[in-house]
Amino acid sequence: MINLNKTFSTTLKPIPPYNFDSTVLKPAHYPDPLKVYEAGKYWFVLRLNKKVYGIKLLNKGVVNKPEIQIVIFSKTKPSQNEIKDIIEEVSYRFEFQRDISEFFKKFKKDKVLSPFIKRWYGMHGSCAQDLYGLLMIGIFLQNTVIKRTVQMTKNMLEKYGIKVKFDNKEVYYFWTPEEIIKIPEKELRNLKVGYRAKLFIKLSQSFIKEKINEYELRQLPVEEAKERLLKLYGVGPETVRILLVEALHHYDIFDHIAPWQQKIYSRLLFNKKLVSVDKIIKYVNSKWGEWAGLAASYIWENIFWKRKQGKKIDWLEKEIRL
DNA sequence: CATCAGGGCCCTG
DNA sequence: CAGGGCCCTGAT
Repeated sequence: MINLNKTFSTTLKPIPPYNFDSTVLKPAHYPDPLKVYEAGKYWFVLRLNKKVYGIKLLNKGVVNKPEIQIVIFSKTKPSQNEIKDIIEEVSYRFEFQRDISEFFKKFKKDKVLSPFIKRWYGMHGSCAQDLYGLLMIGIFLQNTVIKRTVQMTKNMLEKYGIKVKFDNKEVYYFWTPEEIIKIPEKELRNLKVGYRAKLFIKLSQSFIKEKINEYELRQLPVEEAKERLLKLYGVGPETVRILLVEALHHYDIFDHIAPWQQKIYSRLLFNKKLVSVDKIIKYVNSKWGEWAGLAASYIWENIFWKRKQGKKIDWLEKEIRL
C-alpha cells in the first residue's frame, strides 16, 4: 500500500461548455477499483514519468463557467515542472482544453440528438487511464461476461497492481509493462485470466520493445493510429475502437459495433430489436459525420446514466449481464 | 451431471 | 472469408 499526502492544489478553468460529472464518470463502464466517484468529486491514480500520484478533482463551477480544483497527492513535494506535466496530462485525459462548442452549435436542433444534448450539454469523452492501462481493460473485456471481467480485474490488480491511499480513499492502478513481463505465464493463469495471460505478457513486451509512444499516437490522425494499434497482438477491431475513442479521444470514428452493442443501438436508434450493424454505422455516420463518435456516446451514455440513477430498463439488463 | 456462450482475436484451410 | 479454438465461469 502506498500512502500519499496532499502536496499541491490549484484551480483550472476548462473551456466551456464542460459538464463535470458526465465527463469524468461513464456509467456504461464496468465497475472497477481504479477510481472513486461522488457527485462533483473524482479520485484516481496517475502514473507519470515513473512516479505515482493521487489526483482528486473537484467541481467548483457550472457547465457554462466551469472550474475544477485539482489536488495532487504525492510522496514528495512536486517541482514546478512536475506540476506542469501532471496538469497537462490530466487536462488531456479529461479534455479541459478541448473546445467542442461546434458540436452543440451544429446539432442543438438535430431531431434525434437535441434531447440528449440538452440533458448532457458539455459532456466530453474522458479516460482516467493511460493507453497501456486502458489496453489492459480491453483485454479483460475480451470474450467473456462482465462478471468475469470484474473478477479478473480485481485478481490482477490485487496481486500485481498498486494500491494507493490518499485523501482517505483507496484506489488501484495497473502494474508497469516492465513488471509484468517478469511474471511466468503460469502464475498469471492462476488468477483465472485464461489465454489472456499470454496477451498481457506479449503486449507489455511490445510496449517496451517497440517503444509504443502514447504521446506520438495522440498526434496521429485516427486511421494512422488505428493501423499502428492493430499491429499489436491481441488487439482487434473492438479493442482498437475502445483505445481510439477513449484513450485517444477520437470523436470522428464510428465504424465497429460488437453484437451486444448492436442490440442496444438497435433499440436506442430505431426502437427495434435488431438492425444490421451496417445500417447502424451508415445511419450514425451520415447523420453526424465527423462528430459521429461523440454523438453516439451521448445516446449511449444516457441510457446507462438512467440505469445508474435507478431506472429499471428490463431489455438493457438482459444485454449487459452484470 | 454436462454443455455452452460470453462486452474477441488469431490462425488455419 | 468462414470457422474452430482459446481459458474460465455461471447459466441452463
